[in-house]
Amino acid sequence: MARKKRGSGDAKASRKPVTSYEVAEAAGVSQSAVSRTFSERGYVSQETRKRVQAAARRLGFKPNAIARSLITQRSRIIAVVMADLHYSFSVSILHQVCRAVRAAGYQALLISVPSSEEIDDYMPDVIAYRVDGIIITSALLSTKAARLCRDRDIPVVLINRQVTDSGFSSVSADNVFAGRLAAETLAEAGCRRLAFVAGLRETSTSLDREAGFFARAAELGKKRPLRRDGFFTYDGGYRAARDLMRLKGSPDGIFCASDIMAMGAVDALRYDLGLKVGEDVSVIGCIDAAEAAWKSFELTTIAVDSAAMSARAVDLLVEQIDKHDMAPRRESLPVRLVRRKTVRPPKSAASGPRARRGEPTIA
Amino acid sequence: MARKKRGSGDAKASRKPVTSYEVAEAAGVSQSAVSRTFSERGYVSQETRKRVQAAARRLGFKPNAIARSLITQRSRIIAVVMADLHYSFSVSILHQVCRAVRAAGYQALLISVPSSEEIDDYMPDVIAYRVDGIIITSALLSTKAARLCRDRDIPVVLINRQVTDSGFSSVSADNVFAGRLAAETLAEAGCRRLAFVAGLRETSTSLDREAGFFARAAELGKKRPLRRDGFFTYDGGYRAARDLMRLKGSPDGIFCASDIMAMGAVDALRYDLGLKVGEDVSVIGCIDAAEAAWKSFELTTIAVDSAAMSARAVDLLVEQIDKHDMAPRRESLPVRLVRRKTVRPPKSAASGPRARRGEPTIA
DNA sequence: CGGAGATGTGCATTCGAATGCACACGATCA
DNA sequence: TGATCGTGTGCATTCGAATGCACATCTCCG
Repeated sequence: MARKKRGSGDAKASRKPVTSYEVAEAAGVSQSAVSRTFSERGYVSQETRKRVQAAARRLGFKPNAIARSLITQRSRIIAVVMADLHYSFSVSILHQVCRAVRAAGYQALLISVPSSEEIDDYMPDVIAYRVDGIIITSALLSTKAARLCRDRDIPVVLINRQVTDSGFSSVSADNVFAGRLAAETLAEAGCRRLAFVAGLRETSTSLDREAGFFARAAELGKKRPLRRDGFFTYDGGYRAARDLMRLKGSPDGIFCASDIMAMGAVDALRYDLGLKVGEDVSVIGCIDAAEAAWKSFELTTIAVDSAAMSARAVDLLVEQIDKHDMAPRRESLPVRLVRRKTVRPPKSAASGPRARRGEPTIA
Repeated sequence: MARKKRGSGDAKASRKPVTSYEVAEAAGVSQSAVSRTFSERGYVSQETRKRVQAAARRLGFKPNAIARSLITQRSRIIAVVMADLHYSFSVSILHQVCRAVRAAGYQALLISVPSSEEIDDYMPDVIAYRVDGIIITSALLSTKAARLCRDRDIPVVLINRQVTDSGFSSVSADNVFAGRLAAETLAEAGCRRLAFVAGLRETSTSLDREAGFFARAAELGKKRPLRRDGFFTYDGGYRAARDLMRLKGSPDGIFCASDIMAMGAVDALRYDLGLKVGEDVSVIGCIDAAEAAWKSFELTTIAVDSAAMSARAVDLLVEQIDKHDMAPRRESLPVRLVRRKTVRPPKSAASGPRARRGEPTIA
């Protein structure tokens, strides 16, 4: 009836995980030696290490990360906070962040925040698990949550978002330049009247793209572009485009702050209004999501490198976790124009090499 | 120079998190009382509880989940394993799983597995953090990993995947019925020659849809449908459709095992082959992803309820975590046809109420 | 030869919350 | 009156790995 010392008899049926003490006993050393073997700190002789590793393998031992966290005061967990935007671009970011986090020796705790809500309600979880750092993508950091992080000294890096007041690091695309590039591209295509479809009002992503777009438009001598909100959704983009075209002095060049909205806009223009996108009206998106390349759209867009952004964000975060007193940095990554079919080629090249093959335009 | 007792002087600048002992001292009670107040077990008088809560609030105390895990032997963490498919449907599932996990009082540790890799390399992480359970979506569970989970007694629930040998629980759409429904819908639309575009060979999702489709096609007296692999990608679907149409005896009704492939197929048919989808050829997808409703596609599809699937999967998992000796269950959720524009309306209703308004067909 | 330094080992303590146990108090009932 | 039960509290221990310290060795060099 007496509970036999675990690990002796039935090798497989061990219910509870093996501990370092059991490995120590099996290897004929102290628990410290086992710990040193796995944590790779302190001195362990080759001989001992071998014995410990053999015993560990035999028993199926994996150090308990929870116990380790308790004593080291590092959970090696990074909270990844993401709004519940169901776009392929957001998954893309997510997977890449996740991979970078793992590569840096951490785990990703995913916090999904409804896009309508603020992050505040989710902070207790983050704090309870004593995460070593937080990556925030496509979600809002309230000032209250920001103060919490600062008080508790939890490093934060924002992806493609900035909080004006806070001294947090961020990694973004060069959104201002993206806007400038869009304005320039549309102007070169001969567009006379420009329009901007914004995402969500509070996001720096949308705001910066707008600022760049408006500034460059002005520099190029264009009238102040028209403007509609598109809420970063397909439907929002659809409606925005339809509304814009109903104005007197409707635009012939539309820059959307995201590809999804641009696709909505393209569909409104071609199916609702019967216009030829890339001829009657030019549309340019931003991000270069996977869908932008689909034959149905062949969307001209300003490409953002999600992999680079994710990797850089995790790098920055880990650096801040390591040296705690680092000054926050704001980095921005280059963007580039991807020419496809929704913007007329530049006038100068109208009969040049660019207009060669008679590929079908989107109708 | 002596380190002053923390928490007395500067309230805000506390670097290290507050512990239950500090709260106990501040409230003039023992650490046990603090623990009982927060774990909501054992006896605590109203009076004490109030005092503890007040002190906790004052000091900004949150119980350390890591320390708690160590003693309770429950991490309250669920690993969510997902292949890196960058589709809106996968985010959708992910967010919903995440929400359900949180609602059940757990946290989600996200494990992103490249779709080409097996889960094996990621098991050590899962084991190290002593997760209480695993949810696997759109990823493969190798037999080795399966054995690991069984040995360590870690409950697993698969979403939309099944591992034939393993005794693990799973929650899927009724994929066989989805296939049957697709066959029926195409037959009713008057299609003579059917074809199936599969996803990935190893996935039960694709296999079951295929089985149902072929079975029902046979019952309806159709010739054995043609078949191509589409790898669950847009490009795969595009190529599959193009290839299928080049065959002698090309199909006029195509069922794709996912919407993304169906969209690829639609684009190949209309742009590459110049066919009218919904007239010359009918296409039906599966899942009802957000993009399926876009004007550019208006894809007829078999809808799968991702929210229900996610919620059910988490329910099942939590149940298994609570009572450990539960028999594995395999559940399947109903699917339903969403008629849009890529399948001709049933012949019987050709001049009936369904063919009313002259809305544009996809060209 | 003797001391400095590098290397290797184990003991005992630590991290922070949970909990079994002993104990104290008050109410209830025989 | 005293036995019993329901509450409420604190002490001491526990979870599992990391680590400071004391204590070996062993090597090297003056």
